[in-house]
Amino acid sequence: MASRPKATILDIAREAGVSKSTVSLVLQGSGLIRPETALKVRKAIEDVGYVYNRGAANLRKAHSNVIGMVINDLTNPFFAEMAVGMERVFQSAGIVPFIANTAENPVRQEEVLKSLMEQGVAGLIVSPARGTTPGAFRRIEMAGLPIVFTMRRLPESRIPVIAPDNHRGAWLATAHLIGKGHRRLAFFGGSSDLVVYHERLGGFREACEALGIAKRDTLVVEGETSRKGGIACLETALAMADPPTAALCFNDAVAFGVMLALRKRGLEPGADFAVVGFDDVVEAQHYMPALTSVAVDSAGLGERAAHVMLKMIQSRTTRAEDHIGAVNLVVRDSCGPDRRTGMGDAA
Amino acid sequence: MASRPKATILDIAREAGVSKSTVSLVLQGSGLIRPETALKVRKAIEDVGYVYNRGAANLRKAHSNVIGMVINDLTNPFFAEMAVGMERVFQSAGIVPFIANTAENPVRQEEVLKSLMEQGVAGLIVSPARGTTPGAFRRIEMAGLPIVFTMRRLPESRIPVIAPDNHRGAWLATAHLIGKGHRRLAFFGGSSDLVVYHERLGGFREACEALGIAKRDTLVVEGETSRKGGIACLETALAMADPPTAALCFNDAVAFGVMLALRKRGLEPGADFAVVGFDDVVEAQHYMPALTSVAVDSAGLGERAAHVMLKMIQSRTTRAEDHIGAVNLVVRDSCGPDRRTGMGDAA
DNA sequence: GCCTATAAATGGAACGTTCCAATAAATCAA
DNA sequence: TTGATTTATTGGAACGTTCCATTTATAGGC
Repeated sequence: MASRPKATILDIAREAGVSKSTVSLVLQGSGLIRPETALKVRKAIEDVGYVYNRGAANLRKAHSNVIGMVINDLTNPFFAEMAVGMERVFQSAGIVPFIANTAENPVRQEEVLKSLMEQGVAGLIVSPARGTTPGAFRRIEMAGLPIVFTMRRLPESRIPVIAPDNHRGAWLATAHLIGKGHRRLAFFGGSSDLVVYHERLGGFREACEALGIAKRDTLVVEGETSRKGGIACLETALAMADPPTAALCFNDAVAFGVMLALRKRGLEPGADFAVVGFDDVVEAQHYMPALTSVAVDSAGLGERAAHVMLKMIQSRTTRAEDHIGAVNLVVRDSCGPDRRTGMGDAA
Repeated sequence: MASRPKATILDIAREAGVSKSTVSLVLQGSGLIRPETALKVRKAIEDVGYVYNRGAANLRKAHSNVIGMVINDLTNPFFAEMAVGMERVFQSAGIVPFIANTAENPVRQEEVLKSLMEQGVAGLIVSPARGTTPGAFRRIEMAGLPIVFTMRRLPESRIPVIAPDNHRGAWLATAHLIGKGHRRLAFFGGSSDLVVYHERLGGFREACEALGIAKRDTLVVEGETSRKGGIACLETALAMADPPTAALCFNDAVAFGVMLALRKRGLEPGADFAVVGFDDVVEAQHYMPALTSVAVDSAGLGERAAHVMLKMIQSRTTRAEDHIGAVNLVVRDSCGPDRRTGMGDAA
């Protein structure tokens, strides 16, 4: 069990009675080697417990089979779903995604990106941490490494983005609320340093305007994009003079928080206050009441990102089109009509 | 933007007017270099957009700063929580964890492990996929690479394990149910190819026996360790002649499924049927009703695993003690007294 | 039998680092 | 001044692969 100096292709060559070049060819599955020789070599590989040194190999041929996926919040189930989609397509292409978490910390993100690059990844799929500085990806672009953003975009960057149609999603959700008769609407959670925030808030505002809700009947409360943030948002809103009767939440986590806080006050989500989420994570349909949410097809987005990355690698380019994924509102039980106006659609 | 051939330490050396050795020394933060020289070098590094090639470096010094974390189910929030704990301790040690998902697929696991090893990781923290063959880690052990298992252990392996006290956790939960007056108990979810399953089921059985529940009043339903599995388990159980009134679930996901299925049948979890989960993921406290569950301190387990790994790496050993983490039952609202016997504790 | 064409296997240089041994420059003791 | 010591810097070999240019073995054509 003493860890002997690990075997190299030379050891295998000696063991199998061939040259190192032959071993190398076998490892690459070259057809130039006589089958019996290949067999002999493979046996030797097995016998000595050889492990391929990709670092050494990359020194020559410079094309690794790993890509890095850098995400800002591993505990958000949304990203797990997306990762699963990605993995599906990468697996069939023989490439392995390594996932690294930045926990929404730009400094950590810097470290993680550095490490990934040093490791010689073939490409990077990144959901940038909040507060990422504009120059954070300059090194990567300079190195000509393929990179795509998912979900979030940076203010003035030309890196391709794979993201859902946030504007339209928010528009749909808001229109739904208004259709239910609500006249005092809130937008809960998120913060203005995120481009996504402006997209979703923009959709909310435009829908309000287009459907005749005055700006002063509209309330925007920033907050953490978590359950905790949602709780805080609701407290703030209900403390106001003329509180809203419905809210579009920045994401499902916020929506869950809002529902929790409603319950705590003895209010019934859906009946006493309408709430709609964003992302439609799997939990949404299992909540009580089931959460109406904007479905963004996370797995599909992941697949898309993977495909774009694959294409970039193959065509050795660093450019790609943005991809804005279709969204749709899935209506469940968390948005009843406004009780006061009583003028909503039939539930 | 054309990706010029990437810079090496020789380019930097030329740029800064020093030798490659000097550059190497600067990169390693050696104190042997005159500060002004070091500064000059660092400037050159910045100017040419250099990225360190760790593969080449490892060729000589063979100690990378990355460890691989291989998990069987990325979508289980439990692992995300654990990963966060790990990251905390690794970060301060300057090592970067890369996470790879096997989606409970032994073949995928094989690929992922292979890739990680080839990449030259310093160690591996693995939660093995279901159905992992006994020999799956032979290569890794042969290579003398530090490896620890988390959560799951393999039948006849001497690889150190970091896991919660499953037996005791199940015992506590079962005793709680019995204390509430339940006399017909079920164990839901999981499958017998998992060692953890036997540990938890063992705790359940022993508690039943010790506290006077006859084996024939006991029901065991295997099933997927997911919400879906939980739903199926409940259906099966309620279809029986003399159904149970309470269930210990293999994990929280199963418990959520059971609660869902109860609701769907018009039964109220807690009041009409008691359910307790295992793991105590964050969702547990937010469910309706809040789920009573066995807390395993996932983040703490992650930290522990990371510490053990660090120690193994430093002492260049491949041996370590198992660590069985303390558990405790957190009682919430999902287990009322048995209505029929009416002999439980006061709720 | 010889020459050529094809198939199979090989040696050596190169890839980007580290580190040892060696050199060059600066400082000190006498 | 000279030799010894310390401080900075450097060249070169080594790490484990790939791949090109060769060599060697095998087969085919006449």
